[in-house]
Amino acid sequence: MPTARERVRAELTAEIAEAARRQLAQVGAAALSLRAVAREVGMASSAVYRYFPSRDDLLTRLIIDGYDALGQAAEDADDPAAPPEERWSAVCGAVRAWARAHPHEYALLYGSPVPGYAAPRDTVRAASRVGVVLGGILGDAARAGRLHGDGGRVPGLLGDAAVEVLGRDAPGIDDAVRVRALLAWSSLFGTVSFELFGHLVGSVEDADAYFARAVAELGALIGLDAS
Amino acid sequence: MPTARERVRAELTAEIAEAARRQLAQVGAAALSLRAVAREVGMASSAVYRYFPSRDDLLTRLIIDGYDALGQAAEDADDPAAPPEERWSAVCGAVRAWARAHPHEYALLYGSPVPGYAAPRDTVRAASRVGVVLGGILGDAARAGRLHGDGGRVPGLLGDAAVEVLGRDAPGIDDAVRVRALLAWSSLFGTVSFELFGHLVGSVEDADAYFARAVAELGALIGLDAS
DNA sequence: ATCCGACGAGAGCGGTGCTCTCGTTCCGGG
DNA sequence: CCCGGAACGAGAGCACCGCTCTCGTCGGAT
Repeated sequence: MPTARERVRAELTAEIAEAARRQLAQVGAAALSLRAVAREVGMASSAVYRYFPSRDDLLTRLIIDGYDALGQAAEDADDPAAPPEERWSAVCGAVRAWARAHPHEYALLYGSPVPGYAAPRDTVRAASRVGVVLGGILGDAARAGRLHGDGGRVPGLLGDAAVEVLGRDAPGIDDAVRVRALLAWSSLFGTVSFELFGHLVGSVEDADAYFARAVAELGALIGLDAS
Repeated sequence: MPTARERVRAELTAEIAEAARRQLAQVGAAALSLRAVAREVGMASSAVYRYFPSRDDLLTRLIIDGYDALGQAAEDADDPAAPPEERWSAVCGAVRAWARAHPHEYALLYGSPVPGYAAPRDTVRAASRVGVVLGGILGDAARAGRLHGDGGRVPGLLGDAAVEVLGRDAPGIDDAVRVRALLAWSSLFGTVSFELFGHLVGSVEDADAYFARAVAELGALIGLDAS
């Protein structure tokens, strides 16, 4: 039973965040100005501080929302009925498409950390959503016996988060597979970042074809050969 | 024959750049203040504009210097007499070590682009230095017949820059190898960025061991099996 | 009805990038 | 030699920024 005051406060908070997201999409995180956001919503700049204690907190909200939107895109692109290698490439394609559609948000998520190397703990849960999708694909593939690659214990290399996200309840997934999955994940974001940040300008002519090949190679790296 | 005026100008320009680099290493690119740099070198802020037309130009200088330093580190780590897979892992390790030693500079190079998506053309030549090292390793490996992987034409996928940098004068290197090399390069920087930007916190316990495995997997991806 | 807390607005502080002006200083050509 | 123009450094100033403080106001719970 939220009181009327709490409800209007939540609405205003969301409105501020949405205006900030619009400005982020236009000018980027570095140029995001709290005063400009306040102007857009028709408030005094000082009034915004009633809802977000600082500019960094506003950015944190945008980061969490961004992770959620990207995770949602990945989940929507994943069809559990499809073969594993198709699910892998579909999720990769969705991540790349989302990044290209929201370059500034992607840069905020995976580019240089803005607020002085202090990633709030709230963000990590939202950030792992894409990893959960990937873990589900790996788990299903392992259960279906379509995951290549030999096992091998790698004690002390991975942390609890990786085990939990990447195939927690998946028999047939061992540490070696998790390491390769983590590597494929990093590589996917390295490839998307390189394309988005302009490091492939001049080197890659057909970005779509290059990305398709990259996804295929990375899929093979995990063990998802196109059988 | 540089005149005395030109010489003192070059010295002052270098001094400003060095002070900026010091500040960059401390507070990061986002918080790099031209006025603070001016204070450090004992000048009025307006005087700095005689040497750098804008803050972005100062950052561009730092970017080029950073690419050069990273390229130098990669070149120093490459021993042409060593086996290809050792050269590959040595260069990867040097890149990671440089990134960990200069996190803010690395973020400036490979993080979110700061000056509104406009990468000056001067930076691309400096940026390709690491790629040249990698291309040399691949070329030598191909000439020695130690490069696995089948060929395959991939017309229209790669651009001239990739062909030039990645094994221009190397017989035995075809487009398929170049694509895999480009992918391995992107993946290497994705891995380093994930580690540096905190995306592996909680997922990877032993960062050194994880990176070693990643390098080995990526080496195999290129075709540099540890024979 | 009253009181207290949430709220919005405004002024203000120190900082920023950048521009303009003004006096000085140095270097090269007559 | 000297003198004019170009390079230079400093200062003031503009618009904007994040953030804080204060001060009326208004609404909801007691």
